[in-house]
Amino acid sequence: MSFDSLSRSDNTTDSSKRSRCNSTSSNPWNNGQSSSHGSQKGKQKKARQKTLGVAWGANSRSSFQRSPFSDFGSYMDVKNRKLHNQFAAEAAGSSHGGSHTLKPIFHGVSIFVDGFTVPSSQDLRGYMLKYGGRFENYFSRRHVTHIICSNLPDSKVKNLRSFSGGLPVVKPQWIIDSIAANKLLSWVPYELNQVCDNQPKLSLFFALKNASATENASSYPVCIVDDVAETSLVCGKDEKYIEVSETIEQRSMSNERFEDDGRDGKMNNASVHCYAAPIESCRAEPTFMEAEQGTLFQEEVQDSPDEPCTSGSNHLLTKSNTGEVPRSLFRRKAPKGHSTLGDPNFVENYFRFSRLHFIGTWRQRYQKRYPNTPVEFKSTSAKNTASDDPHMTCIIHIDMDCFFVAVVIRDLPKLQDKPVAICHSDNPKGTAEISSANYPAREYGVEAGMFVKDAKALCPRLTILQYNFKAYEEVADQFYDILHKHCKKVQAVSCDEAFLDVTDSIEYDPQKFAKEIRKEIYETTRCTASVGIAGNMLMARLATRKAKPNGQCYISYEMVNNYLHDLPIKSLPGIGYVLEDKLKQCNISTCGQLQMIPKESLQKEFGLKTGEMLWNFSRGIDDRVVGSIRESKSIGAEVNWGVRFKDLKDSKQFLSNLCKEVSMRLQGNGVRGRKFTLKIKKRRKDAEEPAKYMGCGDCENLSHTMTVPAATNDVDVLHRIIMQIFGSFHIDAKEIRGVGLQVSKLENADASKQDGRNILKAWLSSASINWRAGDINSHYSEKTHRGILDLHCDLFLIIL
DNA sequence: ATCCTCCCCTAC
DNA sequence: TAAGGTAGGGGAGGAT
Ligand SMILES: Nc1ccn([C@H]2C[C@H](O)[C@@H](COP(=O)(O)OP(=O)(O)OP(=O)(O)O)O2)c(=O)n1
Ligand SMILES: [Mg+2]
Ligand SMILES: [Mg+2]
Repeated sequence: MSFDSLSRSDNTTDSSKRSRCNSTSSNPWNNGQSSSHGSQKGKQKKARQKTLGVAWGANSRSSFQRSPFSDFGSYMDVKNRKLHNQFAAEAAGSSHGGSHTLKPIFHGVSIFVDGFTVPSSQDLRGYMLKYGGRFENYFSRRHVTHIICSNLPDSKVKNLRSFSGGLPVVKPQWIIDSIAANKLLSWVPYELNQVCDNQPKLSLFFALKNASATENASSYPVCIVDDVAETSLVCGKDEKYIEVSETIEQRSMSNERFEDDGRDGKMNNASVHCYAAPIESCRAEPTFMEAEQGTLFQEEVQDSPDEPCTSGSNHLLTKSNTGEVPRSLFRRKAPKGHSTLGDPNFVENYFRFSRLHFIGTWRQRYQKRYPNTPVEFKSTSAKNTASDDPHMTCIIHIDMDCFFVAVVIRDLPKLQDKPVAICHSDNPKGTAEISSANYPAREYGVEAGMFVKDAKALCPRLTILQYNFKAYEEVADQFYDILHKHCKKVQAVSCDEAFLDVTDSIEYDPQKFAKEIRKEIYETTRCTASVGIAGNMLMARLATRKAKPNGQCYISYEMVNNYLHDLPIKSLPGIGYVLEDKLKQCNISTCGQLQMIPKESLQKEFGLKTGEMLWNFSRGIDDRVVGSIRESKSIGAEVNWGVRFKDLKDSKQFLSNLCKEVSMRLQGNGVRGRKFTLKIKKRRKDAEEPAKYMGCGDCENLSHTMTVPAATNDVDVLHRIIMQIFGSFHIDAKEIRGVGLQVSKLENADASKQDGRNILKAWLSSASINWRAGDINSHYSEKTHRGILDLHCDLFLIIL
């Protein structure tokens, strides 16, 4: 993501020098790469991508490496250090001729280490030699007796099996355990295909942590079961409800709006507390503080960060935890700049204030409020009876109007008709971003994403208000409570936006239905919502745009073409700045023009799926079905603001914090992952100072991935893996402007606890030879096996 | 053909 | 000063 190229205003961007946009001034996007927007886009595009592809192809080879020497000296937790010291002492002892005290337990054993192992290949070598075994640097069936391996990418596992020719592939714990027992243990329980559950027991993470305990790498937050905040539906009975109908685009589209007049401007007190969301077990997702509500920016907000509830690992426990060190104090102590350099708690603090983090993580919180949404209706489309006929389908899209502003402005009637925006800063020269602008402000051209200085330039009288994440959360909860109350098929899009499939209640007039829902939302939240109604999700969404603000709009089947003909292509969901620009260069700017292009041409130019999407959407065709949110495929965290490191140590420290964050999110969601991606934003050579204060500026986006065969959500393992990947970047820490960490190939943690062995066994046997398939379970009862595995878990933790 | 990695693009 | 996150879809190109 190259944020700087996103700037819609006309002031210079970080990359404006490198890439000049030859198209209209409205689209300065250049995707942060070299000038790809030249007039001969076709060839140039291909050339560019090819170049990048080759470059990355080369780099990507490092995504899995032979286990390097463990050079992570800086990362060593207490237990780790203890073990290392222990071995170091032994080694010292042996070199002084005490070797006779060590039993040659590995006599006759010759290992070959394949891939990234814990402990490292070098350490294993040391252990083997010390205890009478052999260590082979190269695989040879004649010499090697055991292959040692803890993590291998999928493809490698298959490979390994084919060339191992029946040699045991064993986890390194076998060696550690044997040393601990001072005798050669059977390797059978340590076979790679049995050791699926090499994670620390979940219970380890639930050990109660004192709220005042200082944070350290080996203590984990507790998941407190908090009482659920009731989302009381407060109805403002005195609110008036007026509806005005108007005709849009001929008869079959109607647009209705509400208007509300006087409301008592009851000020919420600006008390600071955690927003409480339903919590069932472990919530790792961040919480948000309530910013000074109802105050203009000028009044100091600096003290609010004292409030205790944060996303950090040390705050999950309690809502009354009074942070020992008031954050505001902290901040005044580090006035040097708001970067990773000044603040050891940067990640945590940053996320607390990030609006994008709030909307980005909202979905996870929603999923906890509405778990397992009616399981069925995802696939009902197949057996739908009435809704088989696309003409009959009726979709409602509903979206709150200028959500962030509307919520905060509820209690400020005087500002109702004045231009207002939500932003962290009111500095007329500042580069803080506008989060949301109300409709009066939009008249001046103020938009979300704009720098506040540009907004102020467009509208000097613009009033800036602070975020109130807690209130956003509450209103979103009320919003969805209402939707779910009235409709079974709800698909959440974001905290202020959803699709409803009302096909099955078609006997009920959708317009009336929408009106009632909007009314209830308004009476409950004192915020307005707009609704679009149409035969599919695409058209419903487009209808909502038409309906805003505070209105509703129905686009009948017959009206679709009429409506689309002159619609700018940018209005289609899925067409952003890049696609708009590319199409513009083909002289296509409306859906009508887009319809002229044959599907094959579009697919050739933009790819199979994208081409088809363009073709379909330009005609108002959309096959998607309203469905519940599926369980997420990936979980990650990234920070691309304020990231400045002076040396490698800084960057590793930061990375470590990010690992904690991601590990917590995985655990909070009850999943483990097998695929780990580290993303780094590297300042581009010759890049200027970022246009945005503390921004990442013009960067190269780098990413490397490692896939391992056993899923994990443990912070230590994650850290180890991430450090491994980080090493493969060979990057100067001073050049880093952003860091992101993503985990995918997720598995349910509970399931893998109970059935993981079977799952992995199935996976392995499906992918490989069945050697020894017979004895896997015959030797060990379920309980014994469990015990052994648990032992492994503990050892694994310690070894790390 | 199908998978995988490394991106880019999009939406909120 | 300021808090440019998150997740899914998908394309290019290489490996198998
Ligand atoms: N670039 C953006 C886009 C959105 N948001 C936040 C603030 C918005 O209030 C909220 C909902 O996004 P919408 O696109 O629904 O925008 P609004 O609700 O503000 O306005 P509209 O009336 O157009 O829906 O997400 C943000 O912080 N930054
Ligand atoms: Mg909205
Ligand atoms: Mg929205």
